[in-house]
Amino acid sequence: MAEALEGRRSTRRTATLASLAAELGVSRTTVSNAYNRPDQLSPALRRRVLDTARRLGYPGPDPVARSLRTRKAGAVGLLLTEALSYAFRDPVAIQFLEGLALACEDNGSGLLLVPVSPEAEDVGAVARAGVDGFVVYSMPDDDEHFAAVLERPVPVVVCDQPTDVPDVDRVGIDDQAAMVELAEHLAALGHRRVGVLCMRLSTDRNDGFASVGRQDSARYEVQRRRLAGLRDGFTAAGVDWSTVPVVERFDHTEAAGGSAFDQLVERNPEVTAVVCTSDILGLGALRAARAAGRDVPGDLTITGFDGVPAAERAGLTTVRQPSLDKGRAAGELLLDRGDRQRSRTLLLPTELMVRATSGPPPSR
Amino acid sequence: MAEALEGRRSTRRTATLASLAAELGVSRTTVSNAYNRPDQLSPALRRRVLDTARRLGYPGPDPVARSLRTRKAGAVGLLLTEALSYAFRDPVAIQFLEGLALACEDNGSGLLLVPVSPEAEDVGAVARAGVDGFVVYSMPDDDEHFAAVLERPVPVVVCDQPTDVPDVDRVGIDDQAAMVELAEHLAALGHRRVGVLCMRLSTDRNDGFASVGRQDSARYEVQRRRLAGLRDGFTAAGVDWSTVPVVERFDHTEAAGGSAFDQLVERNPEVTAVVCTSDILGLGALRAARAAGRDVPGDLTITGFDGVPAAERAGLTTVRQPSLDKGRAAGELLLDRGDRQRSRTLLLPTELMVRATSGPPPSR
DNA sequence: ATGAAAGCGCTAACAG
DNA sequence: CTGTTAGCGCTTTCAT
Repeated sequence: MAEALEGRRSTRRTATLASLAAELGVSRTTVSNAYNRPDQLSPALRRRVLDTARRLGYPGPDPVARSLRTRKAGAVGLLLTEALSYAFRDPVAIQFLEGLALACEDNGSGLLLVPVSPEAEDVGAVARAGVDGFVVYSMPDDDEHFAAVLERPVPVVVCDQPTDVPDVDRVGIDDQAAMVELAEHLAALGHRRVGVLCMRLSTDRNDGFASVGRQDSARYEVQRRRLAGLRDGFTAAGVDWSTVPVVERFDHTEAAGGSAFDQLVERNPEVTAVVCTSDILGLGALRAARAAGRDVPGDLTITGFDGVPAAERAGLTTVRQPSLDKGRAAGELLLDRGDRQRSRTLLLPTELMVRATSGPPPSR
Repeated sequence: MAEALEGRRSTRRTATLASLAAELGVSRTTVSNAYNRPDQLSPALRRRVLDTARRLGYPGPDPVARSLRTRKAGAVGLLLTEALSYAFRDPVAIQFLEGLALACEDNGSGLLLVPVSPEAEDVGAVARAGVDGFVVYSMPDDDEHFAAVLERPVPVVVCDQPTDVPDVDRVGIDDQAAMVELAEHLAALGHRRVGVLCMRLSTDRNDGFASVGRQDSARYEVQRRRLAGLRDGFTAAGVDWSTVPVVERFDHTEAAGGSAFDQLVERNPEVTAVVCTSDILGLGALRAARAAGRDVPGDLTITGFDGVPAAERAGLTTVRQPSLDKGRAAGELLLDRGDRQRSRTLLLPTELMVRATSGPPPSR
C-alpha cells in the first residue's frame, strides 16, 4: 500500500510534540493544548510554542497518533459495488456521492473511498480503512467486502441494498412500488406486450435473457424488486409475466442498453413497450431503437429509471429517484446519530415522470 | 468531527490484539503474525488464532494503531478548489477524479476527500487528514489550505495550479500554448473582433468585465495563462488586446456562461467570436446566443476549453485536454515515486478540436 | 516458530 | 495555567 512515498518532503525528519516540548522546556500537555485548547494557556506562551514549532519544522500533531488516542478518524468510509473509479462514471452514483460529500462537509468529516477491486479476494482494504463508520452503496447480497465492513466495530449505513441487515441503518426507495406505478402507467396506455432490459442480476456475467427463476433469485435486491414491481403491475393488467422477455446486461452502459434492445426485439419483435430498469440502459435502448428506424413513442414506448439529467434532456419517461438526497441522508444517518438505539430505514419518495418516450401502442 | 458515532455497533466493546493473545496464551507477536505474516507460524496455530478472534469478536488489527506503528496511512488525500461536493458537479473534475481513483485502485490506496469549505478559516481539516500524501487539484495561488498541505511532511502533487512550488511535483497542460493555437485558428478564419468569457480570476467575486490589469494579476494561474495565450495569439494577428472585452464569472455554470455572454454582446455587439475559457461557459454562451436568435457559427463563432462530453455532443469547437490522464498521472506521480530526488512536472498534450461552432466571421 | 521489549506520537484525566 | 501519569493498539527487531 502506498509504498515508496518517500520523497524529499517526507524525508525531512520531523520534530514531534515531545521534542518540541523539550526544546521549549514545557510539558507535552502544554504543547498539545497550544494546538487543541488555545484557551488553556496564555496567548503569549501559545505564540511561543507555535513560533518554535514553525522554526523547528514541527507540522503539528500527527493525525494518526491523534486518531489512535482519541479513537476518532474524522472520516467516513465509502464502499461501492464496483471498482472505485466506476463511481465517477455513473451519473446516479455521482449524485449520490455529491449528497454524501455534502453531509460530510457539513460535519467536517473526510470521505474515504475504499479501494476494492470487484474481483479482489483481498478484503483487506476494508479492514485497513481508518474510518469512524461506513456508507455502503448498493452492494449485492452476500458480498465479502460488505461482510468485512460488518466485522468492523463501527456504524454502517447502507444505501439501497442489501436490505434487512441487522443493526444497520438504510436509506433507499420503494423500488417495487415505483415500478408498479410505472407498469400501471404503461398498462393504462394499453401496453400488454412488453419487454424488459435490466442490469446485472448476479455477480457472474450473463448477457442475455433471464428466466423467471433467475429474476427471483437475483443477488441484486434492487433489480429483483424492480422486476417484481413490473411483474405485479403487469400481472394485475392481465399480462402473463412468464411470457415477458427480460434481457439482462452485466455492464451498465448505453452501449449495453443498445445491444440488449437489439437482442430483445430480434426475438420479440411484437413488444410495444420496452421497460428499462435504469436510465442509462433506457437511453441506449432509445438510441438503438431510433437507429433501427423505430418511431418512439409512436411505434414503440421506452422507459427508464432514475431520473438522471440526460434522461430529462432526452425526454425519457422514467421514475425519478432523489439520488443526491439519498447520499445526504446516508451521511446524516451515519454522522448525526443521536442516542437512538434502533436501526432506522429511510425510504425516500420517487416520482413517475411521464415524458416523451411513452405513448399508446400503435393501433393494429 | 464525526462526533456521536456511538451506535450500537461501536458500543460493542471490542477485543484487542493483546486480549486475544492473553486468551490464547500466546504472545502478541504471534497474533500479529497470524494477520500480517501467515508464513511465520504454523497453519494450525494460525487457524486457532483466527477462530478465537472470531469467537471473541476481535475485528482484526486496528487500522489506526497499525498506521501509527507502520507510519503508513494507506490513503491519498485530495484537496480541491471548491467545496468537496463541487467535485461531483464539474465534469472536468469528475474525469480527473476518475483517473486519480484508478491510480489509487491500482496501488491499493484509499482516496480521502478532505473536507475544506472554501471560506473556512479552519485549515484544520488538512492537518487532521491521515494520509501518505496529497494531490492538490487546481488551487489558487496563496491558498491557505494549500499552505497547510505544504506544512505536512508528506509528498505533494499539484494538478494545474499553482505552478512553481518547490519540491512539489506537478501535472498539467500548456494552457498558454493551447490558447495560442486556438487564437490562431480563429484569426486564420478571419476573426479580429473577439470577446472572451473567463472563469473567476480571484477568490473574490467579480462578475463583469475584467481589466488587463486584473487579468495579469489573476490568482488563478490557469486562467491567467489561458488569457495570456489568447493575448499572444491575437496580438500576433494584429489585434490590440487592450480593446478585447473579457467578461469574468465567479460561478462555473452554464447559467453563468449565458449571462456573461449577454453582458458581453450588450456592450460589444460587434464581436464575431466569443472565446470561453471552459466548455461549461461555452455551452452556456452557445445556448444564450441561440436563444438570442444568433446563428452559430454563421453569424457568430463560439469556442470552449476542456473537451467534455457535452461539448462534443453540442459540436462545440474547443481544446481537448486529457483530464482523466491528468488524474491518473497525478496519482502515479504520488504513488510510484521511485527514489527520484528532483521534483517533476508532467505536461500532457492538448488537442484543438475544430467542430461546428467556429467558422469565418459573417461577411460584412 | 515464538516471545520480550520498546516504542510509534499523541491526549486526557487529574492534581497542583 | 501547567505538569504528571497512563495508556490508545499495534508492529518489529532481536533473541530464544
